[in-house]
Amino acid sequence: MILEKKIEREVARYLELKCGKGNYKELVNIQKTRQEFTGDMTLVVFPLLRVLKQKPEEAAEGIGDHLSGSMEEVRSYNVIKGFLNIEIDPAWWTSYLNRAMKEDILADKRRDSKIPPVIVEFSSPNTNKPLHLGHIRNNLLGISISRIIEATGKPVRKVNLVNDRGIHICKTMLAWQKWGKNITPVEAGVKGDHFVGSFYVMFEQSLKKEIKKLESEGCSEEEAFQKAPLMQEAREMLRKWENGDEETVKLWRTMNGWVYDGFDETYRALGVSFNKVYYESDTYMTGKKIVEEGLERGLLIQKEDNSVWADLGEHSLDEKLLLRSDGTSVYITQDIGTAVLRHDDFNAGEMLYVVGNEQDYHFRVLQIILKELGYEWAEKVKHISYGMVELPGGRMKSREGTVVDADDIISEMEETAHRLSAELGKLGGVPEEERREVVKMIGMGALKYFILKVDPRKNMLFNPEESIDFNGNTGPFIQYTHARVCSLRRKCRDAGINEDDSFTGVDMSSKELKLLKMLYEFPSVVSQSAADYSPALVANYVYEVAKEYNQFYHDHPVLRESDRDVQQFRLLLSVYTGKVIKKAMYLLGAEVPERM
RNA sequence: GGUUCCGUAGCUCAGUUGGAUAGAGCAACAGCCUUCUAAGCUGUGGGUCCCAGGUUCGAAUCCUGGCGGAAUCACCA
Repeated sequence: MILEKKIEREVARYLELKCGKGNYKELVNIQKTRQEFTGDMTLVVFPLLRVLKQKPEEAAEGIGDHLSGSMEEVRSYNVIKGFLNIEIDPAWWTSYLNRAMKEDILADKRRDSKIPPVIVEFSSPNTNKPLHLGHIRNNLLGISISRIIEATGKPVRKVNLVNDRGIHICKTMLAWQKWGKNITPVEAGVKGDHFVGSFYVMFEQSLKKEIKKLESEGCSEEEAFQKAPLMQEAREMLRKWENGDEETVKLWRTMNGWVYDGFDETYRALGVSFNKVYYESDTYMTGKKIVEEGLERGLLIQKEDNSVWADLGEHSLDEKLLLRSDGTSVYITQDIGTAVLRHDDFNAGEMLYVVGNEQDYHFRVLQIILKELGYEWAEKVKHISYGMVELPGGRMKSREGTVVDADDIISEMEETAHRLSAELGKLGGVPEEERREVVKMIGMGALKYFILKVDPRKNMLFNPEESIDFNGNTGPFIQYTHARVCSLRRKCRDAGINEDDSFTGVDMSSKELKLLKMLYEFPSVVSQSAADYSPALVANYVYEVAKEYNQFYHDHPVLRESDRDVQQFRLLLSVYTGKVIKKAMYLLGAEVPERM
């Protein structure tokens, strides 16, 4: 049982003794004691005054007396204003470290196979252009949230829903037919997704010219868009595709294949993988049936032109179109279908969608409609909404060429890592293969940490002019700290100090105690992070740990320490710090090197 | 215009269900490597927590109203 809970329970017991039965737990507020005061945990007594009917100091004294009498962990206490600062017996902390080393406290909570799995959808790319920095945020959040939830003991399934059909795909196909000269990405020496993406750009540019020309001939913008030959051809191609035209489908397969080859490479670099990949081309019809059934059951309304709508008036929202007048489905119809499909596929406990906050409204509506249609699990659908990645000039705009390409930024990070490593004279005697791996790890660590340390809900800024840092509050700083621990462990092993031994009777410095207390908090940081769907909590925590360790490292030698117990304590404290860092970074989807 | 989200140091960001004197990094300046990795450590300066009210023992945090920014409100996805 964690210590806070124990104190909480004990305080509640005290209140019952003094004031009779009641539910006091909610009034008990325990937090870390602030740096400036003596103590480890602090009870805020103000909320208790109403039941205790005492002055703050008096009440605090009473509780303090009770705690130090009834809990052997409590060594003493002091009262300042309405705050009861509780001092925990240092021996309790040191024994925690011995225990943590033996019991593998950091292992994931045991997974109960009876718990229905949490389905996390993320990535969900379109197959008409390569991934950019916004997708990177999405993918990193997806991985990290999955791992964090898994660490709390729930089974997790990662799924991807690929948008592999539609007018935008037809545009790239058409452009390639017209101007591609039958060339393949391999022949062109271009990564598949970029290759296909360039045809999308080509299409849009040519279309723009056509529209301009039509406009100069007196067409309205809308008219011009409808009449442009390229648009008409693209629509014709979509019709062919939907009718299963062999040649069209074949081209579609080929070009999507090129894109997937490209995506795979990017995914591999980012460490992204899925338990199941859905393709919209397989699922886009499933929503239609559900909507038609809903209409029959009178849950939806049909207008004179045959279009089908959901009336969300009750929720003070407008009506929402679900089927066009020609009977075809729209985006949200497909999402209704895939939600049902997914729920049935996995018997899902929760269904999380990592999708940008530009779709907040969409998911609100989706959940309401699912509820209206009678799916009692609609409550389990959760939109994990995250903010946009902005550039100094605002949003990334593909039209203005300000998109930060995912592959570019990945290779830039690796190059920077490589350059810095060389400049600092690191990895001297390390074999070439490990060296390359470490450099990659550091580049990716920098990128991942940079993105995940920001609260997901907030928009974040990326300035391409200033490259991502490798000093200070960064991934490499945390990785470096881990490498330091590893180096120390190697030296200790060579000196014959055994990590499996425990220690007794150590008089900790305040720095050592602070670090140890911080490590103790790790599991509750993870649960909080899972509850909030926020990897940023883990990221900021592990940074604090690394910083604290470096301070400890600076003036607490291990090898040169003569007291055997102190030496053993410091080594174990280091080893455990290393474990916490490694695990926390894993939860962020990042790796840590043993040397750098 | 309606709805939702955001506003904290020059810049990028923390700030756990309301708790004690609001913190980091970067940038600037000044120090520390014959001593377990200097991608490190130490120090200095830097604030109207957007503004105004309200709730209470106590507000960066909750409520109301402004101001500023973003997203969204399609028979697009």
